[in-house]
Amino acid sequence: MKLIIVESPTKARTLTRFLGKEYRIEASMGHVRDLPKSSLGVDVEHDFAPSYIIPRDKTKQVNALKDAANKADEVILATDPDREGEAIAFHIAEILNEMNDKNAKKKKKDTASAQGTFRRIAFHEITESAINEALAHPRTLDVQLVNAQQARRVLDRLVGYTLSPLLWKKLSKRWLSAGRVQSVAVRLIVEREREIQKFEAREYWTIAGQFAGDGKDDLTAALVSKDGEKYEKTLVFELFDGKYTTTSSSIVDGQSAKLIIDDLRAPFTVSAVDKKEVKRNPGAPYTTSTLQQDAARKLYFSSKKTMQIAQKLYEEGYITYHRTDSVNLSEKFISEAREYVGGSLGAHFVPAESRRFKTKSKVAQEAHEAIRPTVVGRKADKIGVGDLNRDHMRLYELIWKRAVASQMAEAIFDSTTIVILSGNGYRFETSGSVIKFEGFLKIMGRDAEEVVIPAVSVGQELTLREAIPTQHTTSPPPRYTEASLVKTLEEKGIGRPSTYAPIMSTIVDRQYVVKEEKKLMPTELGFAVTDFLVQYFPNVLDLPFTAHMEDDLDAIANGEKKWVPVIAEFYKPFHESIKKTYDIAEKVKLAEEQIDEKCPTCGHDLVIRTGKFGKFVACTNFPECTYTRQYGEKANIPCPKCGGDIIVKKSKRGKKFYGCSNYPTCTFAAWKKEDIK
DNA sequence: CAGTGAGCGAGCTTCCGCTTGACTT
Repeated sequence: MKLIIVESPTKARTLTRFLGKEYRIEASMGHVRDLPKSSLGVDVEHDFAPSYIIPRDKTKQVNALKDAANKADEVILATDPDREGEAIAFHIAEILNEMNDKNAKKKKKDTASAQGTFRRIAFHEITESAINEALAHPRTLDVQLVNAQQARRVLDRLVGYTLSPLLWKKLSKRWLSAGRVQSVAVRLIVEREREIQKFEAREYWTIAGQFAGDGKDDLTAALVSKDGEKYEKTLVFELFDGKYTTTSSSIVDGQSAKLIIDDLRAPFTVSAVDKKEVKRNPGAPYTTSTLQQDAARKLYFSSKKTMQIAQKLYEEGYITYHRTDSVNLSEKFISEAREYVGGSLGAHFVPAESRRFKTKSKVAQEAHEAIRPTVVGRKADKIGVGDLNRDHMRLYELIWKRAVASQMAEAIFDSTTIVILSGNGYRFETSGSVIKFEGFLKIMGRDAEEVVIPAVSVGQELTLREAIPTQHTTSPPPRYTEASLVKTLEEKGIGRPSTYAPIMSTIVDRQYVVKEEKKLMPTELGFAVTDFLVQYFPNVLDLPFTAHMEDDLDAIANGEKKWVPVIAEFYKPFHESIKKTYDIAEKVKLAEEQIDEKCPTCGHDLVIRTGKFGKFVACTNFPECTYTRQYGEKANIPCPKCGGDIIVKKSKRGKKFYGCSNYPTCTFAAWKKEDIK
């Protein structure tokens, strides 16, 4: 029997279907060894030697792997074909080698039978042919790639486990955290909020002309210029994460708009009618990031919800793997999609050449395919069975449409732009577009209404019925949402598909950020921690930090650099900064929210402070007075036990509940308002 | 369901990335 080890049990099941009885497939369930949680686990004095342990929750799975390996004649490591996958394979090999050494000792054999005989295979799609091809061409473990992963792991540990304690000390809160990914995520939100705070909204005006031709059709056109000078102004702002552009105009107030309107002189002549064909191509099939963005935009799902639903769809065999940064589609799917589209809609909906998409992201690791339906012909209405509900169906529908549409013909529009000139040099423009061929929009649906404009001809004279001024104000850059933050993180190469959703939970749990109406806003704590870290560790908090790290990891993977010097080069100055910061940095005091109330025990002022579990009411006379009280929205109901206020609270798992403000003196609590009696 | 901050200085917290159940109400 030959043992094949993959990462996910779903993949194992699929492989079992393809392969004969001589193969047994087991899943590792991701990484099987890691640095210990309770200590640094990196020997900074001795070449950053990491000490790995098998985490408690992985022992069961590791024992299953050991057991299977003992019974196998051969072990084939078939984890994902990327940096993390190579490392998983390496650690499994180490664990099994140790086992074999022990077995050999026990049996007093001088050779360990399966020692070092692990074969490594990698495949990018789970098809019978791809797997057979991979099995026919096994390789050995890529130690350089493993070292690149080790460098990544060690760097993240060093950064996270030395910055966090510094925060505990300097901000007097022993539950804070910092890291290469989360701290930059918070910084993005903080920098954006500052941009919004300092943004000065300005008034500007636009003018629309309503024209009548000889027919009864009215034509509305926007005033764009006078004697070639444009009114519209594009404002460009340099933000932390790139450029932001917004619109304004040189018409700054109502008075100016009125002067322009009074100055408009007939005749108003159609000076140009430009018709052209505009083509639109379908977008690439989903990656984790784009799926989260679209599910947020169209279905109002959080990143977490999207991933939970996708996980289920994946486990039930409806979609391919949902944690991916690849936009590749298997050849099989492409040809099936073309056949499906041709058969159901007609040959003209199939492009002459099949579409291939390129992954933009430089850091993409391409271990998986894009997210797509496993069966082209299975539309969303065919999956609503068993545990699957409407949300599963809606997400599946998004995935199905996007993947199938990606292999369809382009949509063609007839676009028309009409130019109208006044007798004294004012230029109005309007444009419309009419769909000529739906192409992929047949499946995706149209996101914008067609704008049909009346037929007019060059030289035709129009009457200006009315000129309508409209007031606007310039808009600040928008706050981040989960979706737009994921988008930016992905663009900057920060974080991975498996971590986008957890990042959101972390920065909210740490109370660096609050989510209001889908918008992410920094808390006082978020501002304070970010300012502190930016002041003392500007390079770690900078966007290019991860990009530089990735370059180094690539160099390690292809043998140009060794991992220890790469880490040493970072760690030396970093460690110096840490030491220096312990010495020189002042303690950071957070602004406290005042409430107009005296302490019932000592009479000093009460304030609102932030603790591990959120805001709480505390006495300014601390530590002499240790009075605390729950902070929370009052439910306006007296406590049935003690008559105190009932307050809306959140449990550790984030669920709302009602508790007595006199806790712990009074322990009354209830889940529902109706239960308070 | 359920605690919070200081400083003493025992015994903990904290990172990112790969995977699912195992938990609770």
